[in-house]
Formats: sequence, C-alpha cells, structure tokens
Amino acid sequence: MGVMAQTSGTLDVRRGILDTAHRIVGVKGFSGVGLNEILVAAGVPKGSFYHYFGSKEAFGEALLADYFEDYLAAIDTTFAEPGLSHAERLMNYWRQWQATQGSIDYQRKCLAVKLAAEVSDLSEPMRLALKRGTAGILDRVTGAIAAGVAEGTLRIAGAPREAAEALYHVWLGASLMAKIERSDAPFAAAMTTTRRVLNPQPA
Amino acid sequence: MGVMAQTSGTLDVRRGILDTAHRIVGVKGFSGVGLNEILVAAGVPKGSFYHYFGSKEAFGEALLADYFEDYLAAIDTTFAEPGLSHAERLMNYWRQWQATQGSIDYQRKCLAVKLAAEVSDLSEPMRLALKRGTAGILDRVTGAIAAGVAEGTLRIAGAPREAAEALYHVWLGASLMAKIERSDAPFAAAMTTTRRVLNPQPA
DNA sequence: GCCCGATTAGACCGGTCGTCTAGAGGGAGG
DNA sequence: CCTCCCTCTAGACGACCGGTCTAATCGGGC
Repeated sequence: MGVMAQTSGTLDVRRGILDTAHRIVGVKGFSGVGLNEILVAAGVPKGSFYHYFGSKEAFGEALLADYFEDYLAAIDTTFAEPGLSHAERLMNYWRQWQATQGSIDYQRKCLAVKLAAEVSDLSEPMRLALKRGTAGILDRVTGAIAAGVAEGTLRIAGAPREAAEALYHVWLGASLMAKIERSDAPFAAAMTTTRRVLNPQPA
Repeated sequence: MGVMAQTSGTLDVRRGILDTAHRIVGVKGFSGVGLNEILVAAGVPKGSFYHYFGSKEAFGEALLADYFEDYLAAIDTTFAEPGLSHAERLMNYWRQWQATQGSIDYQRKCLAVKLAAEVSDLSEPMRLALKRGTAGILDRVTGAIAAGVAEGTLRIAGAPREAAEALYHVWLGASLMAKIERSDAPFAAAMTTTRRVLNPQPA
C-alpha cells in the first residue's frame, strides 16, 4: 500500500486544492468559481476531486475549517508574543488585520468577510463553520481584552465581551467598506474607534 | 406610439423584474441566481429581459441603484419625522435596521450587506453603485448626528463624520454576524455600542 | 505476475448567459 | 377603417460550463 509515501502525497494534493481555492475563492466567492478553475489552477485532475471531498459544499466547509484553523493559530501566536503588554498585543492584532486586508495580496484575504453574507443563506454546514470560527476569534479577543484590563494597560467601559463584539463588528464592517471603496480609509477609521474603545495605556 | 399607455406597462415590467430580483438576490446572492429563475418568478419571458437591461451586470447595477434610491428616500423620511428630536430620529433609524434585517422578511433584506463582499471584486459598475449608495447613507447619518449635537440631544467625542463611520461599520458588521449566527443578538450589541457612542439625551 | 485499493479520465445531463428570428399589440396617420 | 411601424414579447437555440459519477488505469506489496 505504501501507506506512508502515498498518504503524504495524498495530503499534499488536498492541501494544494485548499490553498489554491483560498486564493481563488477569496476573490471570486464561492458560487462564483467552478471546481474546474480551482482544480486546473491546482494542477489536480477533475476526476480526483470527489476522492478528496464529498461535494462542493463539503469542500467549502473544509476550506472554511482549514482557514480558521490557521487563523486562530496565528491569533494565539500574536496574543502570546513575549515582551509585550496585552494592550500592545491586541493593537498588533488589529494592525495585522489592516495590513492583510488592505494589501493586494489575495493569498491571505479574509474568507469570513468574503463569504459570510454569500454562504450563510446557502449552506448550513458552511454557515456553522463560519460560526465556529468567528466564535473562536471573539473568545480570544475577549480574553485579550480582559487580560489587558486586569493588567491595567486597557481601560474600557462595560464588559470585555461587549467591547470585543463591538470591535469585531467594527472591523468586519470596515472590511466591507474597504472592499466597496477600494481604499483603506475605513481601516484608519476602525483604528481610531478601536483606540477610543480600548484606551490603551503605556505599560 | 402610445407612449403613455405603453410606457406605464413597460415600467411595470421593469419594476416587476427589479422587485422580484431584490427578493431572490437578497437570499441567493448575485452569482448564485440565474436570470431564468428571476424571470420565471417575475412572470416575464426571457426575451424581454434584454429589452430592459443590457446584460446581467448592467441589470445588477440597476438593481443596486434602484435599491439605494428607495433606501435613501426612506432614511430621509425617518430623519424628517416631525415632533421628534434628532436623537430620537437617529435611534429610530437603527431600530428600523434591526427590525428589517432581523426579520425573516427577505423582501427588504439589505442588498448592501448581502452583495458588498461578493460583488465588489466582480464588477466595477456594481461596486461603484454600492459606493455611491453607502456614501449617501453615510452623508445622511453624519448630518443627523451633527444636527443632534447642535441641538444638544447627542453628545459625542470627536467629529460627527467619525461617529457616523464608526456606527455604520458596527451595524454592517453586526448584520454579517447576525447572518452567521442566525440570531439578532449582534444587533442588540450594536444598539448598546450605538448608545455608548451617541449618548442620546432626553429632548 | 497478480491483486487490490488509490487515483484519474472523461462522459453525463442540466443549467448558464446571451442571441436571434418571428410575431403580437396597439396607437398614429391617411 | 385600414395600414404602417415601432415597442415589446415569445421562447428556441448555441456554446459553454456546472457538479457528479462510473469505469478504467495506475502502481506498490507480495
């Protein structure tokens, strides 16, 4: 069977499809791309698709799950960076958001922003993947805010969870406006709002 | 030519297509629906479509323009309602947002929320229609905030434009989250944020 | 050399957008 | 009252692309 060798090959193919898809779906959306385009771009024969995924919908679910897995790991890294206050770590997170969404680098475009509206009325499994992912983000941001408050580097009115939700909404909305306006002015506005909400203090 | 009689009939057909499309596109998105489905639902033969619209894209642009025309007119009505303070009118606007987006009434779903991410990478004319529409909303909200501040029923930190952008971002983001979570909790959170930002005072 | 599971090729059918030809409808002008 | 002519309707049609599935191929292990 060559389990080892073939398994690694198999996983590479799956990864290749997922990575390619992230790039393309991040621009064209989910209904807007055909499997064909993704498969050709990934150099994977069309016939193979149903060996790796059960359907286009199951594939979309996997794409989202895979995306959030990476994304949450990246947040954990940012929020654990040594030598920084919780306030600084949190502000770094928003800075990264601005940097990745504002750039022309489609590779890393946020699938949550791109797909939320399109997909949540279309597919229940995909909607739930989105729900799990965003809940994970909200949990982490809430934790970081609470830590900053406890540490004294953040001063907020109300509960950490409320602030986290408010800020996540702001950045989601700013991302939508940035797409509409093709400008990163909305992110600058979001950053101003963020500072007003969090009142970051020097450590 | 029968200009009058035929014109009214003609406009009815166009209206019918647009209204039906609003309902369907509001659920399925733009790439997610075929002209066929819309036309059948509207009871309009396919051949007529290209008499009224040049292409699917031009139709999408018209759909958005039409949507925002109504939407902006509704805002103007809300912001001109007699016997209310500017603060009350503004809070009514957000309440209406919550009511229409939170409901199951797809007829009136916000096309800006639904289509922004999907369409702004897909079609420049549609993106510009979105840009014009959202700019109109932002202008009106900014005006209402400024009026409330001048009147003394609103107390904000910073410029009215900043507050308007922050709040519009919040409500856009909350609408996305409401879709993802299938809950109107995000709107409740947005309302809390809104009150914190605007500090509405009794007249 | 054979076996057998992992992988692929390509057919399949239904739907996509857009086009095109024919003709129905109904006021205007003689 | 009849004809003209333009607006609008009708829906078949083409070329193409969608997701899915079956049947065949590939290639390592024995």
